[in-house]
Amino acid sequence: MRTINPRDFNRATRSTSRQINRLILLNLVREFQPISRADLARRMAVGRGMVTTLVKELLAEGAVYEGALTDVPRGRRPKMLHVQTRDRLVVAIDIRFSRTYLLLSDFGGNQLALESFGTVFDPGQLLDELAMRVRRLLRTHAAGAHCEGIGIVIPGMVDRRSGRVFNAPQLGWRDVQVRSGLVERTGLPVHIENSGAACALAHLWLGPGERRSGIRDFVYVTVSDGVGTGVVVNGEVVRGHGHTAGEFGHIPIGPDGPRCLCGAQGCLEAHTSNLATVARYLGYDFSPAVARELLQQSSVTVDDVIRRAGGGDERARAALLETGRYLGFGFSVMVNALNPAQIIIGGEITAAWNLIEAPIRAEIGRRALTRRAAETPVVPAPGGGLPRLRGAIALVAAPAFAAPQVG
Amino acid sequence: MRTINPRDFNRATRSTSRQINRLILLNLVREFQPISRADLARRMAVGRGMVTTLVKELLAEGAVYEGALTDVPRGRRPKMLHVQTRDRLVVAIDIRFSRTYLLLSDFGGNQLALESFGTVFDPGQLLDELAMRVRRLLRTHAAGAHCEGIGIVIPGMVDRRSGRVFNAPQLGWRDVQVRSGLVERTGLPVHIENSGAACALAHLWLGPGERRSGIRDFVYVTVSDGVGTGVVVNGEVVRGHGHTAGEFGHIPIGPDGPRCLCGAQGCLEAHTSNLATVARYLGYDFSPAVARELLQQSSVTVDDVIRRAGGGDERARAALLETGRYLGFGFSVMVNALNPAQIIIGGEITAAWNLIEAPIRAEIGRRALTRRAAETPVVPAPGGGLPRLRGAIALVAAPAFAAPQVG
DNA sequence: GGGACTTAGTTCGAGAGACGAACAAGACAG
DNA sequence: CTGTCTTGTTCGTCTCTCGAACTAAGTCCC
Repeated sequence: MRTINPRDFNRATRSTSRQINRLILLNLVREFQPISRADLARRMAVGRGMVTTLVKELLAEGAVYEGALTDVPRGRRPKMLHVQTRDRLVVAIDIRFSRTYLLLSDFGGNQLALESFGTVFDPGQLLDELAMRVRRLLRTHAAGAHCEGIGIVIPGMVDRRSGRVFNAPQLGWRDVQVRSGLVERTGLPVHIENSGAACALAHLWLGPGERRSGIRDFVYVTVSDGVGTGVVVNGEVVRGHGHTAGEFGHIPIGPDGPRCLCGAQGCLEAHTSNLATVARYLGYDFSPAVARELLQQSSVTVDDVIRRAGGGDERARAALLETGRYLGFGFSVMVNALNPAQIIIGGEITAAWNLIEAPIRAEIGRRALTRRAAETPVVPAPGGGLPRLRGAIALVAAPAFAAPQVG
Repeated sequence: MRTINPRDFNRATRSTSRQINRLILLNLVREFQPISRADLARRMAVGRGMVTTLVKELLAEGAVYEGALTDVPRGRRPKMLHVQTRDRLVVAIDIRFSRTYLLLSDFGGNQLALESFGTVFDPGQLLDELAMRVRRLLRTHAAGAHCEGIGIVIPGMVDRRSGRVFNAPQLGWRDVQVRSGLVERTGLPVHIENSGAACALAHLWLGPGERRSGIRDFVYVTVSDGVGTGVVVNGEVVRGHGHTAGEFGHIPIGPDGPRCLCGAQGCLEAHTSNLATVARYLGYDFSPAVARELLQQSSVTVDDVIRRAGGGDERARAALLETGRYLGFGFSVMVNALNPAQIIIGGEITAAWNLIEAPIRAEIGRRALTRRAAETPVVPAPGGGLPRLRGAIALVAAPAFAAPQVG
């Protein structure tokens, strides 16, 4: 049940009904492809005539294509429909502290080409480099196919509407216009988003239909050098009033505790990030100074800690168990606050899933209000890797399938 | 940007466009009443002809009515339109541990009659009593006006769709079908909701337009014997996957801390409820046993503590300041997790606003990630009182104005 | 006071699109 | 070849948007 904002609404025009039905039809094709016109008519509960005209439009636009005829027990053989993914390309860009990744992909998420380079921190220079690489990617790999846009994910606060980066501490950016800069350089539509939100977006929009359908509330947690989270509520990504929602990484775990890189004390991130785990293993108290030291001269990584724990190193095991306990503590806040259908956890730490699962579950169980909430599934991020880049793809692909906003 | 669920969608039919535009028009009248047809046409950017036909329909249904002519500097004088609220009644019911309240109100939230009785814990008996009182209220006060339905708010987990109460520990209810029971007894449409969510709903749907418009993300916190919260994200109330979302009262404030009535340790509620404040003032460590004792033989209430703090009692001041500090701590979690446009706080504690505001602000400021987030407004609940009953009214009134779901 | 001008509200015709019925195109059994 | 069944297209009808013409009711100016 949503309000109609009387100062900013979308009125229905002559073509609104058609737009709605066209999008529903497109989504049905996407979900049930290959599918015949007659089947679509049955699923939509409309006459086959309407399906004919709608499909004709979608065919003309290249949104769907006709496949082979299928064998049926009786009657005329139907011509099956599919959504067009191969000829519609997306350039996904993931800007991180150490490196920047570019992925050329089609609408279905199939990877065509992946490359990376050391991140340049000057925005203008970085955009120049990106534009050059985008052009090169399209020249060499996109044989005639159309590029629908560029999706960029950034570790920081982003205004999706205006295309500006408010604040990205890792990159040292403040109030940087990314979108218009890249639009000017490439002439392509550009979408930007925070990397945590983008991971959630990818989970919501890409991947198999069974996973997508039905789940309207979840939290996607990425544990790496920091702890990023993307929150989906009522089937929509939560961005918040000032574009800083979903920062569960910086909820306090207690009034005291280690000082976090963000300046506050006792943040979840300061207890559970890869750096925090490594610091714990090495016997240091976590602090911004320790974190910076670990980042620069990283003799030991989390991967090392996980390997050693597997090899029987008791101190490594203890450090990981402690990380699991704190993660569970943070997850219990999510469970009580949002009651998500599931919590998805990604990052290197999932390699130690057999170790951390138990303390996570125990902590949630201890603090959840109902039995059902206590059993909230916590699942390692489904495979395929590159969740951030998948999020960048979703940024471009999702609007083509999203429900129109009316009212 | 929301997904279309290919297994459960709303197709556009011939009448969909009209339904959408009718609702927009109704909302415009609600927001800007009194308003003329010509003004409506300008605001909707349609011809006056369409407004004429839509208004004719709404007049016939009794959703709006024509008022007086207005003076204008030039031209024909317009006939002003208003939404019909006086002839459309709602019975709002608030079931609480100690007493149950019934309010007869119109669609505009104007109170016509208020009564209460000691809560009966047997669901069947309570429904009988309620049905009797609803009938009596309508007989004596509703002179011919139509009752649009009954709204019930309950301190517990509720499934709004099925009308069931999953679990209401205060009432000792588990899996109680409230809606169908009351529908059978009264023949009226019945809506039920958790009381925290209902308070948020009232804030979202009732009250002056300036407050409503634009604010799509907020948290409504009620501090009484417990701490209840209603969360609104993207303009919709958050219910969660298992109907237990919005329980910020039971997020942990630290790994240790006082045991809460819910069974967990260190919940926000165990630090900041009225009972916790009183216990702190009296020098007790909070525990379920202490809470029950305070509930039964309450020699001192929060109101007393606030009065004494006002009178110069240093221990009372200290207890309230501490409560404020913990509240701020809890609010900082909301700010980082959801980045709401504002946090609304209700309950007796707001009488000590001059005391608790500073520690609340300080704690949020210390932990928020951005300056804007640090300045998230925390406002005492706007007057009018009876937020729960207003929520019950909103349960019935809101659907009449809600945007239709398409896609 | 009467015409010119303005604004509000209604009526009407054209065009877009949902919707249902009829029809053409395959496929198969007898 | 004929009857039956299913898919896909075409076409007329009905609903609804949308703009233009028209009526109603004011003010302003000469």
